[in-house]
Amino acid sequence: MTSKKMNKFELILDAAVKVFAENGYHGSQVSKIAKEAGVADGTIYLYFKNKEDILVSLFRERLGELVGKFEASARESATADEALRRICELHYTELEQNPTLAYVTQIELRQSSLELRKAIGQALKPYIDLIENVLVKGMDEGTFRAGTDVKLTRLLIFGAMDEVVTSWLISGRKYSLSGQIENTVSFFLRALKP
Amino acid sequence: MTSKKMNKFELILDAAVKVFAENGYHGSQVSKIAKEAGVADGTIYLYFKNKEDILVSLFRERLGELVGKFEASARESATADEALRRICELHYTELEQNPTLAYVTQIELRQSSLELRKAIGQALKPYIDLIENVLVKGMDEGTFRAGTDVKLTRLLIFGAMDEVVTSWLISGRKYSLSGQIENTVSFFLRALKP
Amino acid sequence: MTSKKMNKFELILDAAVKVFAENGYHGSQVSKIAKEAGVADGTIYLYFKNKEDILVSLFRERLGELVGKFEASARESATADEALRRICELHYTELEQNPTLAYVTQIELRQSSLELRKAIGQALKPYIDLIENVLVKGMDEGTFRAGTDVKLTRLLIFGAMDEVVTSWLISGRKYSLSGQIENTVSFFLRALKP
Amino acid sequence: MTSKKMNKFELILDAAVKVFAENGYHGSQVSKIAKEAGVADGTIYLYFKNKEDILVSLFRERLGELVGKFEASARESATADEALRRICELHYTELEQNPTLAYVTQIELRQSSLELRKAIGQALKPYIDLIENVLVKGMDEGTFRAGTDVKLTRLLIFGAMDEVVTSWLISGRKYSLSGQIENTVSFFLRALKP
DNA sequence: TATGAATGAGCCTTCATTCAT
DNA sequence: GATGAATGAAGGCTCATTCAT
Repeated sequence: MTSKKMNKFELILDAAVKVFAENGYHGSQVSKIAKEAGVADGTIYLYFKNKEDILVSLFRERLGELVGKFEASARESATADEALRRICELHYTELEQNPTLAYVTQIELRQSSLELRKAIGQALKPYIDLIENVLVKGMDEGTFRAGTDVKLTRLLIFGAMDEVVTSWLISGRKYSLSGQIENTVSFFLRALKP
Repeated sequence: MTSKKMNKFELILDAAVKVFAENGYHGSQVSKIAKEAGVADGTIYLYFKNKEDILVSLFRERLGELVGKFEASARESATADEALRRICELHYTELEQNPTLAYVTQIELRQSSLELRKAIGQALKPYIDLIENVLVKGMDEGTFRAGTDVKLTRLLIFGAMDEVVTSWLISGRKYSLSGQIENTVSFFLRALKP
Repeated sequence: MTSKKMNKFELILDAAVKVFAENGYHGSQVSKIAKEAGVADGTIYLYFKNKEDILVSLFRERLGELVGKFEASARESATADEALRRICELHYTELEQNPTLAYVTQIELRQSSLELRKAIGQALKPYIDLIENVLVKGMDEGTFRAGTDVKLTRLLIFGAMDEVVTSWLISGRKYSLSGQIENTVSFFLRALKP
Repeated sequence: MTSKKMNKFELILDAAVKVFAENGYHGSQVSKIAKEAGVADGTIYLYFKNKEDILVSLFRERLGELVGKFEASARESATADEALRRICELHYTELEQNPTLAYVTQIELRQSSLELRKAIGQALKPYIDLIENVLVKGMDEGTFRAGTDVKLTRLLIFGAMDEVVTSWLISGRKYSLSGQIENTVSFFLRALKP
């Protein structure tokens, strides 16, 4: 069994994703997560400081992986255009293929204190930075217009994609999210052209 | 005094904005709102179904006013370009001048159940529709590229602005939000040009 | 019904004496006290800050009454001898007639944090002071030996009586406590004679 | 090193005295005692039945030593007067020189169930008996008044000294405890003289 | 309408104890 | 004997909501 070797930390995190997605953060009792993970309530507290810490860890771990993929993907891209396209592709397809995670990150993780929101912001920082790097690279290449306000633009791009994902989730995932890649990227590239 | 005539409903709503902004939704006890409003706890329940209903009403009422302004502003605009610029102007300046409301709508209102998120979506619908109308108008005028996916683009535009506002709030309002209007609008217009 | 007029504060305090005496402080759940008092759990917290506050209030209220009696009794005494006798009489008879209160004050109230021990000490202060005053009076009268260390002696007297009461309780109240008055007082008076 | 030979039982007991003194009984987790002793949590249960048993053992062992000293000291005394003086001397000086033990026996050990209180009473029995023997000896010698109620008097004497020690501890040990020996003993002897 | 005292369901967390290794 | 990860029962407290006045 891999479950034997799979450490409790990951086990609990997996259970938490499921329970949070089904019941929301405030609707998820710690005991419910413990039950789902097949451990005792107290065991949770051997691996997490408290309930909120489960949420933060969830974000850090799972989003950390994603950000890693983003970085790898961007690195492989020859041009800034290509990099931006890949970022959007990954953003949409990863969340589309992982609707439970999408649900937790887009809906549940937002239901938290300012304290936590800042922690989340911290975890997202590398992603936002990645977008910024692509913008700088594009300007260096001459692909993107010189004088672009990168601090602002990275927010516009991230916010735009983020809203598309949330809207897709709230609609009940009635349409294809990856189907929006082409138009989304075109929108960004036109806006960025010199 | 208008306070004599000002009905309890508005009185409680005003108190709620203040209390929610100071303590967050989950940190705001109904009794605290009642105290701030100068009414008894029970009185709240003569005007609102439950605690969540205060939040929903708050959103509907206060955002309703805002959306009214948006519509009026858009109607006065001769061109779609102009209309889009005014929307962004209003979006940023209104929230910049009303940081308490901004805080509640951008941060606190998001800390809520899917149920409520849908209600909020409902309240925002007219605003999203307004953006859509401007896009259609622009295509009709020939100012915006034909074949623009309006359903997607309205989300990109709203999401982009929304993220900029949230980021500004979380940063502690250290810079001017209205100072971002020019670059934000340029970004959108370039993206939309034929 | 007096229970209609009897305020909840006293009602809860009475219930607490009973429950504490039966189960000890740590064995007494707040819910058990509430049930005994015939109120809801939450009601307790309208009258007391927390569980420990019930104990402190209990001490302050009930012991306050006792100390009042002691003071009245001492005031009526013509001589210091007489006053000391009355103090011992009251001390033993009041607790003998009120074994539940005796149990709580001698056994349960001691099972508490240093914090609480200090609060209890504060509540007992007037009683200790009263003994001190009697000692001073006796020295003035010439009944008690001059140069008696009142700070020490008041402790010796209080501690001696306190131990007798506790021992009587732990023994299961198998003998008469008031039957010890004569010998106890004689012991003190002999020790105090010039 | 004696620590090599010093068995775990004593090791844990020493750790317990320290931890109890610092945190109180209810504030002392078994794991904290284990850590202080440098053993695993589970090891505790190889030497003690449960948490309360640590407290009882502590009392029995450490107080047993003390009582041994008391007995030796009393045996060496020629007269009952002398014996009583030595008992008081030892009582005050031992606890004064060992404030940690004093704290545990006077304050923490009292924070316990009736069950435990009885066990403590049992451990103190030899000490109380010792006082009783001295009283009997004094009566035989003719030093103490005939007809003294020894069962009562031993309690008065023990309770008086006990209160002095507790009061000294609660005051923060601001004055000398051994400085109270002379007056305490005089008080007892006067009370006991024929 | 308005009040606010009373309700009581609900839940996170602690920690003494066990047991497979 | 020794370990320490795992257990899971237990309980103090909060607060949205009700209802007699």
